[in-house]
Parts: sequence; structure tokens; C-alpha cells
Amino acid sequence: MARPATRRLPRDQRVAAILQTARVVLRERGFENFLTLEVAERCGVSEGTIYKYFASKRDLLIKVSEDWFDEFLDDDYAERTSGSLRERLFHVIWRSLSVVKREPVLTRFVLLDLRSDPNYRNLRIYEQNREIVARVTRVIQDGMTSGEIRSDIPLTLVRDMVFGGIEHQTWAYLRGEGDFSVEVSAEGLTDVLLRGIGAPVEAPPAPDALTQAVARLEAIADRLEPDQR
Amino acid sequence: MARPATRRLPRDQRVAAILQTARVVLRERGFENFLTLEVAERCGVSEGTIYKYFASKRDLLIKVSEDWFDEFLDDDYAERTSGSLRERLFHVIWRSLSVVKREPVLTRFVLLDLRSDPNYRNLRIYEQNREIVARVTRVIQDGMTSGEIRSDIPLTLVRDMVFGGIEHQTWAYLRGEGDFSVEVSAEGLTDVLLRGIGAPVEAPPAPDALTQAVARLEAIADRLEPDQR
Amino acid sequence: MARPATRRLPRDQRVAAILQTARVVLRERGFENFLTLEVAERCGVSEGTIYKYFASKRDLLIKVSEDWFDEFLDDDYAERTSGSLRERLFHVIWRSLSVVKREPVLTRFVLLDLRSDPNYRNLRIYEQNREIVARVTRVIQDGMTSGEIRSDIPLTLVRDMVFGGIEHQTWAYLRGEGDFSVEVSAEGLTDVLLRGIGAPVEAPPAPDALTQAVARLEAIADRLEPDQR
Amino acid sequence: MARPATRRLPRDQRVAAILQTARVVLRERGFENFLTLEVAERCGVSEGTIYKYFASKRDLLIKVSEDWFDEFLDDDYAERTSGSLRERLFHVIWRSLSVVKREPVLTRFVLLDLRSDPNYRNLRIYEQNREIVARVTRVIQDGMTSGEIRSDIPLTLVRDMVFGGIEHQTWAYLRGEGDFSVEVSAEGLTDVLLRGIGAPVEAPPAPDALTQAVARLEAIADRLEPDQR
DNA sequence: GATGAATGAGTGTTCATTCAT
DNA sequence: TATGAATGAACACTCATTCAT
Repeated sequence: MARPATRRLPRDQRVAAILQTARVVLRERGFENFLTLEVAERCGVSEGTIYKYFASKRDLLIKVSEDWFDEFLDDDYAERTSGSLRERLFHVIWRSLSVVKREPVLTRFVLLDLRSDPNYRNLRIYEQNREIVARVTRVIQDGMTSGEIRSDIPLTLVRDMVFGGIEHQTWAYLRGEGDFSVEVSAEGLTDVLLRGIGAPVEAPPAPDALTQAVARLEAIADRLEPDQR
Repeated sequence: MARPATRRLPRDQRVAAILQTARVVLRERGFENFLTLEVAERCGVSEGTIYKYFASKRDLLIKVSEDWFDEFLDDDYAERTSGSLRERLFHVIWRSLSVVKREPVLTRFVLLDLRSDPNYRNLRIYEQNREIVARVTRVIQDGMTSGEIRSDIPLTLVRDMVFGGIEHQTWAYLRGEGDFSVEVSAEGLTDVLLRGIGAPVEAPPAPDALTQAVARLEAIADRLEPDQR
Repeated sequence: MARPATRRLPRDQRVAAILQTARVVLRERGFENFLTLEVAERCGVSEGTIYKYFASKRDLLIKVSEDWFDEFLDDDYAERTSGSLRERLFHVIWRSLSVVKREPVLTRFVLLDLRSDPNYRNLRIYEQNREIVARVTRVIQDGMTSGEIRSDIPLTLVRDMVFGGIEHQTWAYLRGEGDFSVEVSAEGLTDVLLRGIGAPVEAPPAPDALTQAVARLEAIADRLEPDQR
Repeated sequence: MARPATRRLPRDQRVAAILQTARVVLRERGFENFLTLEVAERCGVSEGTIYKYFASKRDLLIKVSEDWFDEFLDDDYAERTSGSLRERLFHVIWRSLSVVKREPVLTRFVLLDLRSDPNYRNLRIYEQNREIVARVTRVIQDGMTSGEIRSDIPLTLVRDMVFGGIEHQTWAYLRGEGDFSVEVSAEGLTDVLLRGIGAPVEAPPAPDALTQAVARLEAIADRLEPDQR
């Protein structure tokens, strides 16, 4: 009925059109209900044409995912290497959350289906995925190096809590169990990660000012009574 | 192929046998590739027999899940209401982790497929699931009441981090990305949750040193200006 | 669940109970959706027991029909051999209509399914059915003999109009296209059959001529014998 | 088995071929025993192809019926609006009879199965069916208006007698209970409907006697007063 | 380059009937 | 006599993939 695509498009444009449509279909139907026929119809193209450019349905889906990851990685927000640890951690979590929320089905496909593919490690998306995880990991490692983050905890655990928490929220959202704010969630995640949920034990108000004052006084004390230490 | 079951079993035993076999098939194949035919064959029974006892494939799958949840909930480890907050939190996380690790595909079925069922809220498994989540929630709420846990963070966020983290680890494990120890992971999760990943904020080492320094400075000050206090 | 029938019933009572239940199921479900399992359950009996007494589902259904026909034929209203032709015709139509309306599904089974059975002519129900039709036929034949009914029309045609008309109304009623009164319908059918739908033909031409003639003769008579009126 | 159809037919021709084959299968087997597999095989096509063009078995059956109704309605014999009432009534009955006789199983499907469909009123065939009934109804109403038909009888009753009678004859014929002539039956139905089965009423007992008496008296009158006529 | 007709192996589900106990 | 566990042949419907044109 609709014939959005002109006939006899150059290869690149046709491929792009199919990818674009496939992404929409994937988003709307989920990958269990993703039909090549629907992609063809919406794209104003025959099923045969799709198989001209993509070896299989799975191949098409993989290409869709790779495209999407590329956009994510190319994004100018992509990575921040400056700012405080907290800012950088928040930013990287916020980025992931907003992407997952924007394309939850795609995330799910990559996370649940694609990753189980025996051939996964040879796919380009494997490298893309590694890069995404690496961004989170880098922030945490930097924190460890600078001493701002404890170095006695497994990195993978932290990574799993971040992404696990994100996905959990998203799926609850997908099931219609209520919306959630990306900002608020990212704040919460960052906060819990950095401070834990335990009640503050130490001496919160004093720290910096106090320490500085003490340091100065000690210097003076040392001068006054050098032998007392 | 196999004919492990005797012919003409009493109803209950046959039902149990089918459930048992179905659980194994589900575990091995995943629910997308779960075939009633395979259950029948492995069980040494015709497909008709399965449909004698279960209204549909989905119904069988639900029953399998419920059975499994029952085992989980009936377990004597089920819940601890005594002990320190940390012990209780660890225990509840450890329990969940070990169950998910033991039956990951079942977990996935319940989490991804069943929960989306429009009828989900009327299923027994809905209540069972609520109970499981409630156990985690109770520990955290008790902690808040006693002041051991900060009360300025959303419970759902913590819950999502716990279960999200657990699932993430399990799926990585399922994908063959390396094993993990339930104990170590539970320790890690509990630890990160309670303390956060932030480095010990000055206090722990500082308190003592600071107290000593201040004490010394006060002594000096007292000597220099005895009347100013 | 229900266990309306006592265990170990004498053969006749058990057969009667099954027949009774089967009739109810047939009435409620229609013969396309008639399930032996449902009969067994409602009857508090196993499916095996049914097959003990009835060779097949079809056999059971035939027995149900025969039972029902027997009741119909034994009924004291069964046949009237006295009264006017119109009364007798009305009665026989009214009888059929009320039976069809009371057991429409059974009628349908006999009419549509059983009659097509290659073995139909050897069944008892074939004879029963002949008897029912014969009652209508007898009335019409008696009418022909007495000169009250035209003898130039095929009996089968009349019979088909009667039963066809009856069934048509019943099915419309079954489809929920409105109820109908047995009395009114029987009246209508009888009326149309006897008088046709054509407007009365005799009066129009005759009256005038006759009236005029009589008027003229009266005028003459008056003149001849003026005092006789 | 048979491979009567060329491979790779254009859509329209394939659809037509399937419809044609389906009609034959429906005719031969009846709609309870209508198998998509048989249609496919006879058509030299896979079942998948059928489902390419028809959403379901039921949909196919409906399309077959609609096609057939279209033919019936488009026929040039379709309707006569001129001629005597008797001719018009005969024609409309004769038309219906010949169609039912030609495609009895299809008629049965429409009449018994389709009409019960909860969605029936939204189908095109509902309108088609209304039109067919309307043609009969129109003739009768015209007769009432012109005074040629009694207006004290319910139209629906007449309609049911016509169609009921038609169907009854056809099914008897289908069951092999003897052939019937469309012409003779149509004549008979028309005749009975218009005149009823009652003997001619015009000269009951009185008429003749009266007429004779009048005739005799008139003869006398003529003799007495010869000039008065 | 593009089409779209055609496929066919699968998949869940039904239910009358049998028979060992 | 009665049970009820078990069967298995059917059947409607799906959809990724192919290939002649």
C-alpha cells in the first residue's frame, strides 16, 4: 500500500532503508515476533530484496544492532574524561540508562539473544559491546587509581550491578509497571554505588576544613615542641 | 527413545514425571525452544498424555515454574529473621543467587515471559514472586527502621540492583563467560550495597589520628594559653 | 467432582443415566461439539464405562435420538383421528413445531447427520421418522379422500413445506433472531397451507351478478304476490 | 497428485484456482470434512500457499460462499419486475431452487454455519443473503399492494415456507432419496402458496344450488316478463 | 536490481477409542 | 462391572527462505 521507497534505489540507500525499517519493527514487536514480511511490507519492498542484501533474518538483526551501537558510540556525549569521579560515573550511567530506555528491545536482543550466539565473539558487535562496558570500567579503574574507589571489589560485580539495575528498571517499565526518570535513576544508582546503603558512620561535617586546620596546627605544634611526637 | 517411566502410572506420579522432564527440557533448551514433543519422548509418553494433564504448553511451563518456586520458598533456608543486618542481607542475596544459578532458564522464563502475561497478576506465581521480593525488601526496611540503612533511597532501586546484578552475572555465566562463586558474589553484592564503592572516606583512619592530633594540640594550647578555655 | 450416579448401578439404570446425560450434553453443545468426555464427567462415570454400553460415540447419539423419538411417539397427544380436517392438520403441525422447538439440536442431528448415514435405512430411527412423517401424510390423504384437499398436488411437496417451514423458524430462533410462538406459527402454517396466500377468488365476480339477479327476481315476486313479504 | 495448475501463477489466477478447487472440495465433502490439505493437493499447491491468500480455513470458506452468491446475484435471470404475480413468484422460487440444487452444500454452509457466526452481520455475505431474501419478499409485498395476495399473513412465515420447502427437497435429494425437477417443484410451491391445498372454494355446497335456483327462477321471470331484461 | 509466488518442515492441540488393572 | 491412563492419527496454521522470471 504505502510505497515510501522509490524503486531501483542504489544499494546503499536500499540497505539503509531496510535497516531503518527493521529497527522500527524490532522496537515495536520484540525480536521473538519480528517478521521479515512485515519489514518488507513497511519498507515497500519484497521479501526477496531483503534476502538480496542480508544473508538471513538473524544477519539483518545483527546489522540493525551494530548500526544502533555505532550511533551510541559516535554520539558526542559519548565519553567524558574530565570532571570529578562522581560526575564521570553519573554521566556514564546516565548515558547507558537513556539508551536502554530509548531502545529497550534492541538492548534485550543484544543482551539475551546475540550474546549467546556461538559466533558472538567474531561479530563486530562484540567489540562494540566491549567498548561500552569499557567506558564504565574505565571510570571505575580511574577511581581506584586515584584512591577514590576501593580497590578490593571485583570490577565485574560493579559492572553487573550497574547494567543489571538499569535493565531491571527498564523491563519493569516495559511491562507497564510504571515509568521512571532517567535522571533520578542515574542519580540513585550513582549514589548507592558510591556511598552504599549503609548509614554514614564517620564524621561527615568536619572532614576537609577540620583536617586542614589540624594539619596547620600540627605544623605549628611541631615547631613549638619538636620533640613531642 | 528412553523409556524411563513405567507404563500406566497413577495420575500424581505421571504428572510429577512430566513436570520433572519438562523442567529438564526447559533448562536445556530455553523456553523459546521448548517442545512438548521432546518432553513427551523423553518422558516415554505420548503428547496426548501431556495434554491430558496440562491444558497447554504454556500451562505446563507455568506449573513447572510454580513447582520450582514452591521448592525455593519451602526450603528451610528460606528466611532468617535473626542475626545482624549484614548477615540477613547476605543470606537473602545468597539465597536468590543460588536459586538463579541453579535454574537460570526458569528464572528467565518467569522474569521475561511470564511477567508480561496479561494474566500474570492472577497466577499463583505472581504471589510467589511477590514473596521472594518481599523477603529482600523486608530486610532493607528493617534496616531503615533500625537506622542501619539510609532511608533516603528508593527501595525499588536497591531491589533492582540486587536482582539485576544477580541476573547479569548468571547470564554471563550461561553464555559461558566464566563461572562465578555464589558465596563470593553474594559477599560482594552485600558489601557494595552496604558500604558503596567509594573509598573509606577519611573517617576510619582519620578518626583515631585526628583525635590524637587534636588531643596533642589541645594539650599544647592549654599550656600556651591556660586561661582561654 | 459431582458424583450423581451411585457406583455399580444395574445395567439398565446405568444405560438410562448415560442416555439422559448425553441428551443434555447434545442439547447444550450441538452434535459437532459433543464430547464423550463431558458425558462421562457429568454422569459421574468414566469414559470406559460409556464404551462398555455403547459401541461408539455415534451409536450413543443414535440411541439418544431413538429414545427421544419414542417419547414423542408415545406421547398421549400423539395423534388425533377425529375432528375437522383443519383441526387435525393444525394439531399435527403444532405437535411437530413444539417438538422441534423443544429439542432443536436433536432434530438437527437426526435431520442433517443421521439421515445421511449410509446405514440409515436399517436403523430403528428410520422407522420412527417414517411414522412421524406418516402422521402428517395421513391427515392430508384423508383430506384428499374426503374431497377437502385438492388431489392434484404432490404429497411430498406439502410435507416439505411443513417441515421446512418449521425448521427454518426454529433455526432463526436458535440463532437468536427472535422468538416465535408455536401456536401462532402452527396457525399460520395451517392457514397458508389450506387457503394459500392468494386473495379469495370466488366472491368478486359472482356476488354482483347473483345479487342483481336476485334483486330482479324479488322485484318480480313482489309484483306477483305483493302481500307475501 | 494432480498437478493441473501451472507453477507460479499470477496472484489473481492462483486465488481463483484455489477458490474453484475449494468449492469443489466443499461440494464433495461437506463443510465438516473440508480439509485445507485436500484443497492444496488437488490444486497442486502447498498448504502454505493457501494461507498466503486466505487468512484462515474459515475465511476461505466465506470467500467461496461470497463468490458463489455473487454469481447468483449477477446472473441475468436475476430478477423480473414485469409479468403477472404468479409468473414473478414462480420465477423467484425457481431461481432459488435451481441455485440450491446446484450448490446444496454451499447453501447448507451459509445457512447453518455462517449465519451462526457472531460476526455474521459484518460479512459481505450477510448483505448478499439479505438481497436474495429481499427478492422473494418484494414479489409478495407487491402482490399485497395490488390486492392479489392476502395481507393478513406474516411475510416471514411465507418466506420460511418457501426456503424451508426448497431446502428440504434438496437435502432429501442429497441423501439420495430420489431426484426432483426444479420446474415441477417450483410450479408446485408456487401453486400451493397461491391457492393453498384446500379444494376450490367458489362453489361450496350453496353456490351451485343457489346458482341453479336463480337460473331456474330467471328462466321463469323471463317468461313472465320477457321485456324487462 | 527487484519481485513475489511458492514452499515445507514444523508446532501446538484435539479427542474418540483402547485396554491393563 | 468399572476404571482411567494412555494413545496416535489428525489438523490448522506459521514463517524463514528460495528462485524463476
